[in-house]
Amino acid sequence: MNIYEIAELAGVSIATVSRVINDSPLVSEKTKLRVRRVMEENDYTPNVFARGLGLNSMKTIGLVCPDVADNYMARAVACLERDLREYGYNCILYCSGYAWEDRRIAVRTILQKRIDALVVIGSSYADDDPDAERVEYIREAAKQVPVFLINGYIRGENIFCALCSDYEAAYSAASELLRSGRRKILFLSDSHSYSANQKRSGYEAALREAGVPVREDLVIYTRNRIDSVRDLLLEMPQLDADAVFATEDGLAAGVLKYAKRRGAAVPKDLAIIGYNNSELAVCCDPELSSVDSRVDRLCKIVIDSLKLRLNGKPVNDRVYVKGCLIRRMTTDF
Amino acid sequence: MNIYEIAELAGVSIATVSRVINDSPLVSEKTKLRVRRVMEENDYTPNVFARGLGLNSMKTIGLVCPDVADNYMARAVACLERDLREYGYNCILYCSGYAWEDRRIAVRTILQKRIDALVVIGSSYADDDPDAERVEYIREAAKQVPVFLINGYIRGENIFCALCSDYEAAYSAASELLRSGRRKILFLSDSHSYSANQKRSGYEAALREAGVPVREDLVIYTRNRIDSVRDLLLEMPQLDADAVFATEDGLAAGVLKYAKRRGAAVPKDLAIIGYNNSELAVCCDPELSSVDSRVDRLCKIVIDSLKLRLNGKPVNDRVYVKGCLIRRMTTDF
DNA sequence: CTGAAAGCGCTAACAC
DNA sequence: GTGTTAGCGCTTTCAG
Repeated sequence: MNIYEIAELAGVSIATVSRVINDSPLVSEKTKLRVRRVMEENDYTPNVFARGLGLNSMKTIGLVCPDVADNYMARAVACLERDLREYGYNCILYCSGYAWEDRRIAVRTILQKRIDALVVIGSSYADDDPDAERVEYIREAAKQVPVFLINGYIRGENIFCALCSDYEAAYSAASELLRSGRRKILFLSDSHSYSANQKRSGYEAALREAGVPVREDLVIYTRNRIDSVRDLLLEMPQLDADAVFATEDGLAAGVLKYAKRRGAAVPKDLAIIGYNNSELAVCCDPELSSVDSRVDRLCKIVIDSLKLRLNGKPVNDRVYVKGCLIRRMTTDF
Repeated sequence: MNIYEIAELAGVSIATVSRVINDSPLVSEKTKLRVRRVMEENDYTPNVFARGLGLNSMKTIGLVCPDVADNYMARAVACLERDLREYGYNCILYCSGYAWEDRRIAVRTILQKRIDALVVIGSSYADDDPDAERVEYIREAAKQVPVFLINGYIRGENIFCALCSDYEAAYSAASELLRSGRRKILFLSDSHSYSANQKRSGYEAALREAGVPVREDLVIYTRNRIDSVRDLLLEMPQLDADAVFATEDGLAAGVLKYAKRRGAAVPKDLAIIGYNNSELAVCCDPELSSVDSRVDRLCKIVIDSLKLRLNGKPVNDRVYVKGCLIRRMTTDF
């Protein structure tokens, strides 16, 4: 069933049917109704390919993230997909993995689908330096479609970023620990992404400001798996820390397991703050204090910017959202 | 940059360029190379819309699930997307939510995108009765494209199902609890989906077989949120149970919180088994015994079937995979 | 308000 | 091997 048959049945030309499909005001209500009835009776759906060819858009947005199985990204994808759909767009999802080259391939590949915009989720696509050469592929992409980053900052024409102020959040988290008298705060992370680096800087700034030395042996990078973290810490000859700031809840959960094995009381002997305020945080026992990184808020901002941008309106190229420390039992001073 | 310009620059006809794009063997290696070079130099990408129009396929698969933020579905989506991409297909994602009508809309809407196949994730799309009238919308969809269900069973032409034998898994989980001497096993669930009902049947069968009465007051349905579960149980005048079989890890985690509040020892006073073997299970303290529902395996099966089906080969319309109880601390008898 | 007709960029049957 | 040409189903001028 195509537009010709509908035109035939409705006794009008295909141009009119097309106008009805696109709800053009140039058609009389009467014929509109008639055509619509015919369309429904035959439950006709315009061919999106032909439509895409004509309009050069299939009303789809590309969503790229390293891994949807990760709770943070899953939440972002869920939120973006819902809102975009309400706005009339469908989403093509591409999980690139974390490897550098794969991310580049991801962006290049998804662009071939002629998406109307690209949303890139997760700071691992960005670089510490917003002008870095290695994120040129994002700027390339932005030459074709507007690009939106969730929690990353890349400077460039047609690139729009919504990010959580991880630096400040980490700064206050560390400060909180310092205020409670902790002096040996372990920084635990699983990546060197833009965001992770921001957190580290915030952490170090807090220490420095408090006149506490930043110790190399209190900075650890490891895989974000609960048992890996636990085992890694257990294997260390001695971990000389009285608090931990972890850049992911999973890492913090691992620390909790470690503390339990060691017989260390939490938070008395070891205070812990995680990041993302995920379901893991409330699953932990004792429940984990965690920084809420406001994914939903970031997504809303991106959606709003995207709507504006797609209507040719100007948009801020960067919006910051304050992260927010959720106090639970692991910092129950 | 389109096929005409490339043809022009390469000094061949558009037919030849098209053949090169599709790697037809009817082109001499020499011209192939020449054309390819021109394409690269101008980094030309064939217009997928035009291609779709001609071939009536854009090489995309529709992925529908209630909510990607749920770990089970996120894992499924991640797995499916990766493998499908390797096979040359991209994915359109649609998160329908759990409402009945919304699921129907989801399927109808995504079909309009002229996907090559539809994968439906989660048993909430199915019904206890594989021939039920209410899942007619799936059969309707199957008239247009092959439909694959992850963990649901609907009978119908062009519908293919991969499912975890939740009945058996629940049966053995409950049996395990009975074997350890428990007689008052709480069944805790968050839904009446096909899969949840299977679990309940398995649970009841185990009790019946052991001559243990199935008590109405030991079957509870509630929201899958850790604190909701905890609070619900705490508010009950008295919960007369010595074990819990939960259909989701999140529910089981809530029970754990409840036990802790009540001062009940786990597993001594209360043994617990969760479901899905998610990250939550190892995050719990004590770590949660949980049934592994084999999402990855189910996805692999669907992928394999899909490949066969898309090549016109025959495929089993239903494949079962054994769920598998992972014993951890909450059943450490 | 409506219709005729020229694309949109590609595929594939057919001719050479 | 390669080129010509007729679609694929829609949008959009341009006429009326």
